[in-house]
This record gives sequence, C-alpha cells and structure tokens, in this order.
Amino acid sequence: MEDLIYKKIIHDLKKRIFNNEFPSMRLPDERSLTAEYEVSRSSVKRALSSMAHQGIVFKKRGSGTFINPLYLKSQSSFNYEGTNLGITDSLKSDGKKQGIKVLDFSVIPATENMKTDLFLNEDDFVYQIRRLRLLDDEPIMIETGYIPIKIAPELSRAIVEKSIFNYLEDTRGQHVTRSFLSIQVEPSNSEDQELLGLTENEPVGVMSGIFFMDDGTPFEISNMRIHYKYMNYSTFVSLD
Amino acid sequence: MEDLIYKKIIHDLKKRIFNNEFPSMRLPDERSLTAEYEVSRSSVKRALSSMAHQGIVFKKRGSGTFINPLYLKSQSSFNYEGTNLGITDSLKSDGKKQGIKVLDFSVIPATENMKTDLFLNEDDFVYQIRRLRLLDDEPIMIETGYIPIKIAPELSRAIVEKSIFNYLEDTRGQHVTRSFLSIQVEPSNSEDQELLGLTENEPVGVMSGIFFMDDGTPFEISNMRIHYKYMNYSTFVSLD
DNA sequence: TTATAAAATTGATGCGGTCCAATTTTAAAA
DNA sequence: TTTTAAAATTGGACCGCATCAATTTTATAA
Repeated sequence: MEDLIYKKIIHDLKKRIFNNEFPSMRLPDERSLTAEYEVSRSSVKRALSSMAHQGIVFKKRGSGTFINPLYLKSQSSFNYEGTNLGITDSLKSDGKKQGIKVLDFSVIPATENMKTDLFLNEDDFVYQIRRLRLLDDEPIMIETGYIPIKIAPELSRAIVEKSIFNYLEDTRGQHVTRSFLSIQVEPSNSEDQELLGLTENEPVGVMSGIFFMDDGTPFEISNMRIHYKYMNYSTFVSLD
Repeated sequence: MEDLIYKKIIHDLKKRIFNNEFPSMRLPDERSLTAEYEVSRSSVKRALSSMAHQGIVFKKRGSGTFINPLYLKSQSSFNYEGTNLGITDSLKSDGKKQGIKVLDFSVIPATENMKTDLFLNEDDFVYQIRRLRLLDDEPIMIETGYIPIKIAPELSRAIVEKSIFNYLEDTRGQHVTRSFLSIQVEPSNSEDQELLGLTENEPVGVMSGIFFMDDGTPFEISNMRIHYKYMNYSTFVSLD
C-alpha cells in the first residue's frame, strides 16, 4: 500500500464498500470523512474524485456520493492494479499460465512512422520483436513491437522471452504507465490462421499503439493481433 | 467556453500549443503560469493534471511539463468535445451524413440482467430499440438499446429516429457523460451480413455497455455490432 | 578538465479556508 | 393535507500556504 493519504482513503473506502458498510449505497459526506480520517477536505475530495473518475462512485452535488452498483458486480474490470500497462500484467490475475514464443528478434532501421512516433533521428535503429503469446498453452495473440535500441541497448532474446516492461521496471525503475491505443477489427490473414489456430471466417482484434514511460518518453510501438475469443477490452469512459 | 478557471487555462494552453508558442515542447513552470494567468497555483495544477490525464502533456517532477508530441500530430483523438457520449456526437465532426433506420421499437419486460444493470424492480419494462446506423448511406452498425420506460416514458418512434441522447439533453438538460464499455470481436452472423453488407468472413466489432446520466442513473444498455471497416476505438490509457 | 557537492528549480502532497450552487429537509402557510 | 418558502446539507470551485522530493543548474574541489 502506498503511503499517500488520498490513496489510503481510496483503498479503505473500496474495502468498506465491499464489506457492505454502506447498504444505502451512499458514502458519508465529505466533511464527515474529513473528520473520520482526520485529514483535510482536499484529500478526501481528491480520493473521491479519483474514484468517480474510475467509475467506482458517482457524485451528486447537494445530495451526496453514491456507489456505482456495477462496481460491486464486476469488480474485475475496475480493479486494474498492476504497476505497468502491457499484457503480462493484465493477464496476471487470471491464475492461468502465460507463455511467450519469440518469432523474431532483430534490428532494423526505423521507418518514417517510427521516427515520428518514437521521436527518433535520421539514422536510428529499432528492435523488431515478434512474439506469440500463449495462455494455458493456447495461442492468443501475435504481438509485434518496435523499441528504439538507444532506449534499451542491452535488450536480449532472453529478456524478450519474458516481460519487457517488467525488465524495465526491475533494472531501471521506470514504469510503462501510459499508452495511446487504437482498437480495430480485421478478418484473419493466413498467418493469423496458422499461428492462432483460426479458420477463414474467424477474425482477429487488432490493438495498436504507443507505450510511454513515466516521463513521457515513447518506449514502444506495438501491434497486437488477438484471437477473437480472447479479445475483450473493458473500460469506464467519462467526459470531463 | 465554460467560465471555469481551470477550463479556460486548458483551452488557452491548447491554443498556444497549436500556435507553436512552445517550440521547446516545454510549458512554462507552474509558478510562472500562476502569475501569468493571475490565478492560484491550485487552478494551474488542476488544469495541468487534467491535460496530463488526457495525454496532452507529460509532467516530470523537478524538470517541467512537456507537450506530448503525438498531441500535435493526431489532435482528433484528443479533442473530443461533445457534450454526450454516444454515436451521434462522435460521428458529428466527420462532416459526413448520418442516417438512422429504425428496425424495431417495442416495449418488453426487463430481463434479469437488465434489472441488475439498470437498477430496475420486478415488474419494470424497457424499450427495445433496434436501429441501423448509416454513414453517407452506408450501413455501419446495428445498435440494440434497452431503456427503462420509467426514465423516459414519453419516448416515441420519432425521437428514436434521431439521437436519443440529444433529446434527453434538450428536454431534460441531462447529459449522458459516462459509460462502462466492453469491446469484443465476432464473426458476422447472417443478420450482420444482410444488414451491413458483409461477406461470411468479414467480422464485426461488438461494443456493449451501460450508459449513465450525470447523476449516475443508468440510462441505457446498448449493444453495437459494427462493420469492421468502421470499427475504430482510440483512447489514451493512463495508470493512476 | 572532470568530478563532486551545494543550491536553485520544479512538480507533488497536504492543510485549511471562503464562497457558491444544487439538492434535500424542515417549517410555515394555505 | 397539500403547497410553498426558508433553512440546512452537500459537493464544486478557488485561493494561498507550507513542506517535500526529484531534477537541473551552479559552484566548488580535485
């Protein structure tokens, strides 16, 4: 548990919500929470705002703060608590066995697109990493990633066989916490069909995007072609 | 333009970013902005946090706040400015002609799932609304929605032929600003193929979810089967 | 010149407060 | 009893301050 006050409040309120301490679905008002936790109202507000943003609660001026009934039902999608974005962490909780089969590990010159997206110079090179991801020995996605060599010059096939993001976290203390993602749908091509065991009219989900490190440095361009049965992206969307 | 200070700051900073007033990609530090805009530092921080959350900038403690190079490149995905979630608003900017063909408009008893998700009682009824959405006369998605009659008892086929969310906004001043969304991929079924003009091995994207009003009241369960060529969901993901 | 240490810069967290606006509750009036 | 008006409740916006931690810059020493 972090030692930040507002995170402690969030953590505690989540626990109390699941303990069914608020059967009316209404949280105590901000001023009471301020007294109860013996913190400033700002900290309480910060905690509640964050929870509202995550879709855990709804705030209604003049009335109170209320628990989203859906939060109690489908906690899984609300409770992403990894320190990294990326596949390894997101599949962790399922209790299933993850596998990675490296299809390609090479170095190529950056294309124009890569230069823009990864913020590279004229003669920069990138790793090209193609991997087949397995879940309980079933192939679930083909992942193609491009990482600037100058960001991780010591990358090796051995590292790539495990989680690249976790490696970065362990050795550099850097986390990959942000990503700009695009989700699309395509019929499977012959390679998809072969590697993922799909028939001709079984499609793939395509998730492509750029992953950033904490400080905003673009770290990787990634393209994932996902077996349609394993494709499930859930999110809480909120304007403002 | 809203009259909230932090929103004005966001608006102005966005403008200045596009005006290329920060060629170093670095924004002025928070204390300078505080002086420049003659507001409190809290307001500046609020604006910058929001922009960081949207992926417009990255903040780096001890160093400064930096513009995400991608923001300059692909503003479109960053600049959603509708007042409602939902299709009508998201397709608006493209300058293409929207069409709606109502396939079904009926009232049915709520199923168990609907009762939980829409917070309904034993004998509540819902509208079942099936619509085919067109873009420039091309069919792009089959949308099936369920709305509790008690929330919108005066709904009519005429309203349903246009935007339901906009109707709600105009008559009730309520906005649909939140949604819990799931994205999946499926092979097209025969109805998809017929209505969307797909062949057997052309798939659909499936977006299903619950839409909430400002105050957290669940308003609609929706299921959208989208022509794969028109399926494109972009988002900025950020842990914390 | 290079390496090291101190100082300045810059965002992060937290406190406490004022005033406001939407809503609900209570009291008063019809 | 019902309607209406006042009061209390509750979250929203904003201000200003103190202190901290990461980073960069500057000054000092080797």
